[in-house]
Amino acid sequence: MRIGELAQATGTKAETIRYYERAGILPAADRTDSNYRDYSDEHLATLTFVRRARALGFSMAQVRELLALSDHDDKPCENVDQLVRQQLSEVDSKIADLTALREELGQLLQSCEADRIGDCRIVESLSASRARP
Amino acid sequence: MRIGELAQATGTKAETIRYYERAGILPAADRTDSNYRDYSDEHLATLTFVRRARALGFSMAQVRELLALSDHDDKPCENVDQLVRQQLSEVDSKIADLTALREELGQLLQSCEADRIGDCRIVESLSASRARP
DNA sequence: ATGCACCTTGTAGCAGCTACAAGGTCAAGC
DNA sequence: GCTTGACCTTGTAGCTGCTACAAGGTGCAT
Repeated sequence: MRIGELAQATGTKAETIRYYERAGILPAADRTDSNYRDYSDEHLATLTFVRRARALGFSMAQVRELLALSDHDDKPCENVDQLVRQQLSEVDSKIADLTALREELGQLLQSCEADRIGDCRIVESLSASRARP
Repeated sequence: MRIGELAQATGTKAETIRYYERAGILPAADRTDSNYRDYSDEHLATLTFVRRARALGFSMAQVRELLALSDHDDKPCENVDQLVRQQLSEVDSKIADLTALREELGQLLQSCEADRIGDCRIVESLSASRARP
């Protein structure tokens, strides 16, 4: 299949697929006589894997690790497990950060009952007196 | 005060402060005879404001807007209010995304009870069969 | 043969910094 | 007076994960 077809099948832009190849995430495809990339079903499967992992928040480096790990069927899967745990804990701490943020923003909103910016507590509570350019 | 002092006072790297100046976020400072930047208390206040807004997840563009708004004391503060509301809803949707992610990752983890990667459901559920390079 | 959709490469851009390199300045210590 | 070391200056390039060109080649229908 050509790059456009693969792109459509996986919901990825063709440019992103080429980028993955350059980045060593997706193995290079065969070429047709006219130098077009010619992808196999294996490529489709790998790209699906990559996109799903990326959507789950794994970094490119982590995806590379996952790919490398999944190429060794006979190794213990502790490592995969550990990567997932690590990702889970990163997601958890992001959620915690954002929840704290949410709280602060909510309080900011409540603090504004004024009409004019001069009296606005939001600006005030971001910082008392500011430099004017 | 010199850039290092301002950096320490606000928990910002000197390089970041120079970047803010280039980016038009922080007004340029006066210069000493020896061409060192010389910051005022107003700069300190502005930078504090900027860092706090950034920490609350506002983008550089939003910070620019907030700064511009807070320079017009007599305008209605609806706009500030609206920016905060917008940011709040972005944070909310990020939390929702991450929570869904958390759920999926949790299920991934549960699905792995195998010893070998070949039998590991995690790899399997990321994608059935993959291309080998 | 002409149009149009697709493909190729290469390069540059986005956010928001961070990290150099190569050099200038200033205060303290000897 | 001179050196050391911490600071400062500018400029440029790098990071992540794409995305967006530009300039040209290819494939297929009309």
